[in-house]
Amino acid sequence: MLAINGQTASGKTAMAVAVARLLEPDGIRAEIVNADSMLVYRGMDIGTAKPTLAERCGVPHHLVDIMEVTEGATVADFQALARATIAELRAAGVVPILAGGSALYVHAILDEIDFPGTDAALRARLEAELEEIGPAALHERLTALDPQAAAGILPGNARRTVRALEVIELTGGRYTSTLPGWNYALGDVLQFGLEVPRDLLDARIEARVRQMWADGFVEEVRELVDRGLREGRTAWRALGYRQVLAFLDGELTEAEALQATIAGTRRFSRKQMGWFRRDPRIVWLPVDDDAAATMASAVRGRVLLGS
RNA sequence: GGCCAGGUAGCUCAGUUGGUAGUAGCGUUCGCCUGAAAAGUGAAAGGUCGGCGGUUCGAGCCCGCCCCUGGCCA
Repeated sequence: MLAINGQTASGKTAMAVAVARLLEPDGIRAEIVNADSMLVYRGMDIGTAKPTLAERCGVPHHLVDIMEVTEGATVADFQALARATIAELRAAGVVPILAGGSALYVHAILDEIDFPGTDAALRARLEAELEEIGPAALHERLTALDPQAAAGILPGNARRTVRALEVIELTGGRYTSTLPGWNYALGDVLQFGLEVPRDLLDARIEARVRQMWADGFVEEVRELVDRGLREGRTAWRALGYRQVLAFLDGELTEAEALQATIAGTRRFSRKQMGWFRRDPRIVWLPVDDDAAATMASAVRGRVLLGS
């Protein structure tokens, strides 16, 4: 399979479609598996830069529009869904193209990561306790139960502390507070990264956010509020959506919300880059016409070798 | 040309009675990250305080001249 990684606004989506189309004449079918945490929500279109049907050029996209904004996608769910989809495609002789910028999702799909279970009631209880006694006290409890795990989590990080306590209570065992390394769980993976110079990327981010506003982003958020956007756990925190909600609540002016979205997206792109840069298996390509051709021929090579 | 207000970190600014500058915000860089990840969290770097001279044991703070910016009046 082919994995295309890169920062937001780097052109992953268009690139994935281009590669699939280049493979078509050779009789190689390729379909896209989304690895972008926010593209899964129905109705979140403008603000997530979700590819339109026209932009998809007839290439099927999987794991897009599979949830309501009131639901919450999680890494573990996504890992299972994506792996099942990839297996199905492969069984049908289709080359999956994993495209997306959610680094943890990509990591969880491609590599060996096992997620211990979860329990809604237990978690609710821990979160209530967090409200009551604060993160530091909770972290102290974790230190008593599992010093090693606690050492890997900073006291101010309430979220990770709660999760660690949840896993410990649930499994009776320990919690691993470090992320596993780069070990493919799936065979036959080709990973490419799209490289875009920083100032160009920044300019593209700004242009894209402004275009979102011009395309009716604020209206989209208003409609999603009616569909329960605020009730969800994850969707409303998406970049841009959160800022528009702040505008609708009167906490920001519309201009401030737009600026905050641009700045936040820039920050996010840096964060993504930090993550992908650490993955030594990614082959970096500048974004141009040759990139799609390079990836397509890499796929052909694998296919011809029969692997 | 005259008057007023300013020139301090990449940007916006703090800086109390003169004692070799700020836990500042944003930005930048770097790190952590296992069921919220477009999320969460930690750290670091960065300033010849517009220039020159003076007063002083000591000046971002006081004095003089000059340069620059904005505003008002001519």
